[in-house]
Amino acid sequence: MGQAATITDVAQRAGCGVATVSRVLNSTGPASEEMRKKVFAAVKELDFHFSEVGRSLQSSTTRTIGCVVPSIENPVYADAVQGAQEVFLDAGYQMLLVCTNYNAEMETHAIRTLIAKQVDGIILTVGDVHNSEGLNLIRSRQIPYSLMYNTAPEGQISWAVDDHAAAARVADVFYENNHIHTGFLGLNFFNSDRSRQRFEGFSERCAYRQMALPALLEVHEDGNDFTPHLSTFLKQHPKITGIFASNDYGALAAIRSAHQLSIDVPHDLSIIGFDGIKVGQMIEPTLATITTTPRALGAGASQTILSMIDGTKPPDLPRKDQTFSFRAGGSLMPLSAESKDDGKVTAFPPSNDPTHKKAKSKRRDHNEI
Amino acid sequence: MGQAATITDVAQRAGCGVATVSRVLNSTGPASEEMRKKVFAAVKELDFHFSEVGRSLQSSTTRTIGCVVPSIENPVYADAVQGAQEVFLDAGYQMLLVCTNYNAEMETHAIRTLIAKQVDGIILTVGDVHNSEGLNLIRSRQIPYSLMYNTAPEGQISWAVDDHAAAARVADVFYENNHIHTGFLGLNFFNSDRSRQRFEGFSERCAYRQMALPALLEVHEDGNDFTPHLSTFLKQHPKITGIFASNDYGALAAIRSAHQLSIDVPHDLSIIGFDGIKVGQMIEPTLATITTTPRALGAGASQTILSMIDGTKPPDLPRKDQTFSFRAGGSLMPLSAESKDDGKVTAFPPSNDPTHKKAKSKRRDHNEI
DNA sequence: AAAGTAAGTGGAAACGTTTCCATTGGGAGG
DNA sequence: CCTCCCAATGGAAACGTTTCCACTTACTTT
Repeated sequence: MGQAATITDVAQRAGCGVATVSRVLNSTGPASEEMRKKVFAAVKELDFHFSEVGRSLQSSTTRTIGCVVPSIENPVYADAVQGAQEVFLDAGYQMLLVCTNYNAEMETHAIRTLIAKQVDGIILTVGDVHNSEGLNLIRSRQIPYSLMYNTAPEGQISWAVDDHAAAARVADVFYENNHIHTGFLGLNFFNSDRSRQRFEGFSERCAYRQMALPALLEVHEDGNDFTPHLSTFLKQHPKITGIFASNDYGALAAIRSAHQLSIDVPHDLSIIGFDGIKVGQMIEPTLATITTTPRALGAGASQTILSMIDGTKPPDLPRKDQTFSFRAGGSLMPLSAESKDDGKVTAFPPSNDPTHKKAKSKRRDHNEI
Repeated sequence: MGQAATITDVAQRAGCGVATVSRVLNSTGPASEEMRKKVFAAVKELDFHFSEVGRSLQSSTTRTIGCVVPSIENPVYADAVQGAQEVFLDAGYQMLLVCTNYNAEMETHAIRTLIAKQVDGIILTVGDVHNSEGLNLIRSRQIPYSLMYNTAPEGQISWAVDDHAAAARVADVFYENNHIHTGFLGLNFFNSDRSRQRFEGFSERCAYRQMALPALLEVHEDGNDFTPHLSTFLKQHPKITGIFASNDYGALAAIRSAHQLSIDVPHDLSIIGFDGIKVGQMIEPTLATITTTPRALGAGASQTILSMIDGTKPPDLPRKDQTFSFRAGGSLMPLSAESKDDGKVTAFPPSNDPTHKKAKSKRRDHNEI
């Protein structure tokens, strides 16, 4: 009752050698029916369970996978992690999770520990895929790994959204809806890599479409007072009728700020987001956005790992243009075609919606406890 | 280069016994300066790292903690998990994560595996705290554990929001704002436990305040067509001026549905949510809600585990009324005091706010200063 | 009848550590 | 000069498995 029973205890109780117990329990090798019964009885009596540690030492396999992501507060990663976890669990693997908080040092340390723990594989999103100490460690050790959400350097595989193509798609959408003058709202997240890819893809396609080059509005995540930035930005670029935000939170913030500036979305300004978070469809107006499938990416990365481990054929990466899709929403409104030419449709001062004023003032006079 | 170097390799290379290597590397026991140098040199040359598996076997400790939650797609859990993970990482522990998808069978299986892996402790949120096979397993094995988000049965500790008290607080807020006739929107999440607690707490306090008893609107999460339900509900209970949703997503959905029914929030209907998710503040109107501190709960649970492991004094649980707080927001509007008596302020069908109807395109003119 | 086969079984090595214990050598105290 | 002690060191056991190998036994085949 004190310590957990070991295979030796079982053997003793069943009156046989440990080898026999192992064979019986793992169904490997022969055993008489009589012996099998005795062993199973002993197992039940002692409530025996294998020690995975002992097993791991002997088999030099841990049935554990490491997972390194920046943060699961971001639902994109959370979903990916969960998708991955399910696949692993199904295959009988457990998942060791580390969130690095976008910190390179932590990333390296985490990977080092994971290696020491002898994980059988690692799925990860690194900060800088071209310069990651941890990634080098993994590669030099020849541990199966798969990247997620990193644009893959040649020779490496990564389950990621094609940010470049997706952003180009947004440009197309704007074009189709006659928005010629656009802005890009770059959340200067720690993770500037993805954001930049999106800006590039967007700009290039704008150029290709002979639209105006998008104006760039860079913001830092911490800033709650985003409204003045937007105000200034829109004054500097009065022709802008559409804004592409580098992620949905940015889009939401933009909508809210616009609201505060009495700029109506989508009538005065159309907004498109990126990621397709759940709440985008629960608000008014609904958010037009690029939807992605984080779960699928996580699951794909897991399957890749698993197939590397057991030597089977890895799943094909999705075609680049299948890693995302555009979802229409109330935050995007088509402009009339003729507006395309003068690029200027609206009269200012903007709609002075009484609702919002009222709400605001009311809100003020019931300062909460 | 083939296999990873072991301590024996190091010993051989350094020309000493394994015991010496172990002593040097762990700074346990004496060693001559000369020997130390040789050992460190060998370590560097071979790029030696301890195998945690070997260590675990010998020390019967894995420096790994199990974490079992229903799902990290719910940001509440995601935050808690991340908070926990940080504490563990700081203490040199890794975290094995399992999401059970609210599935009891999976829960049991996960816990069983975790035990087999010999984790040093487990933090978990179970489906039914009074009838959890996994929990029994843990207790019978005397493994350190801490619950999260489960209301703790006597004798067990749980880091959880006091749903009952928080919901009562919502009733108070409604009362203070002269909302007497209220409804409760119960997301019949899989997890009905928490939802029910909230309904109870809310109802009881309503009774205590001599408000009308809240009408219950139960919905299933999958339903996207929530609007008709809300419509029917409001027609059945025309006096209702405020709705308490059992979580923020429900509140968001309610706001949206109200919108579609041309019911203005907050003028015609006030809404209060629960959880305090980030987006609640990014939308218009901002969401009045009960905010909680998932990270802190996760971190607390971790610290409890750690102190159980090393025998130090565990951190005190927060006072029940400190596990949440009310956050004001635009979705809640005070009613004038006199309305308290007749309990009905707004005409139904509700005001037909032109804002939402208007197709007019008032446009801004950016040339203005 | 001798030889071969196959099933059933247990002993022991190996996996990579830590740690107990024994051995060595040198310096200090008598 | 002899003891005693202590620092430095290595051998070996132990942790819980799996698996190779060898050993019975009881059959079948020549």
